[in-house]
Amino acid sequence: MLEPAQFFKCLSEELRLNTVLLIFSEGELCVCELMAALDVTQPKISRHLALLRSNGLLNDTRRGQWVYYSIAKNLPQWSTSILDTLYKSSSTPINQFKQQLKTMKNRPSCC
Amino acid sequence: MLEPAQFFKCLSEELRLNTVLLIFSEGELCVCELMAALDVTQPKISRHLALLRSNGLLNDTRRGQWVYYSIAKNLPQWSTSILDTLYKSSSTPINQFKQQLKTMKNRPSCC
DNA sequence: TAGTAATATATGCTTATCCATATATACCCA
DNA sequence: TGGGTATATATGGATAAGCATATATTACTA
Repeated sequence: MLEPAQFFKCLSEELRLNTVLLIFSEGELCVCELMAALDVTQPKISRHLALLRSNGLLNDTRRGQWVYYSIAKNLPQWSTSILDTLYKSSSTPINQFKQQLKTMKNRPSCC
Repeated sequence: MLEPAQFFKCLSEELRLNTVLLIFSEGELCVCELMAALDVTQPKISRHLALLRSNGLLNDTRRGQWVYYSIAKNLPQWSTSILDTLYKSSSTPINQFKQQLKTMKNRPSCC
């Protein structure tokens, strides 16, 4: 079970916060999309994704070459409510990252 | 201005989370009340209160011998909304601490 | 009234632990 | 094999805890 303090620790790092909000907004993203949208190296985002996964915030699915991450289904209500509040508050540069994602070349527009 | 990631970092430590929620619920508490309610040593709570104050989550006021802490007035709306969500969710042992506070001897029931 | 003790709170300092990053390497699948 | 992703290791920096001590205010007492 996800504890509030643990949840906050996951979101206390800017890259992780932006990652979670971006996935919250887009539904599902693979590692290379996150790299492009957030402009970070692969090992760096991978580490943070692993942490978010092991803490139960994210799910991962492999489809062929790509691993897709999405918000975990069984998150407690208070936590999704917090993500929603934050997303709607426009207090993060989330839209900038969504823009950046749109300009990505060779996006694996699979499925 | 309080950034979301910074706010989450403040709440990522259990004692700090409980401290903020307890003050959020009670309105105003002095250091010795927090020590009694949360069962921690004085330097420990003092350190965390200093951090919460310096990050703009809490205000402090001295009244005689006692220093009272309260939620900062000018917090952004999203942050108080998050505290409210969490408080109402019963996902923290906050009521236990409120009980403990009630049993405190020689509570400085000033004013 | 001065001086001292007691209470409430904050802060240096030290140590140990945790965490993020970078680099290199390994794994997996088309 | 090559592209996409994960992980091992080392390192530097942040952070928390404990202890001792400093500061501030009130209470006591002679």
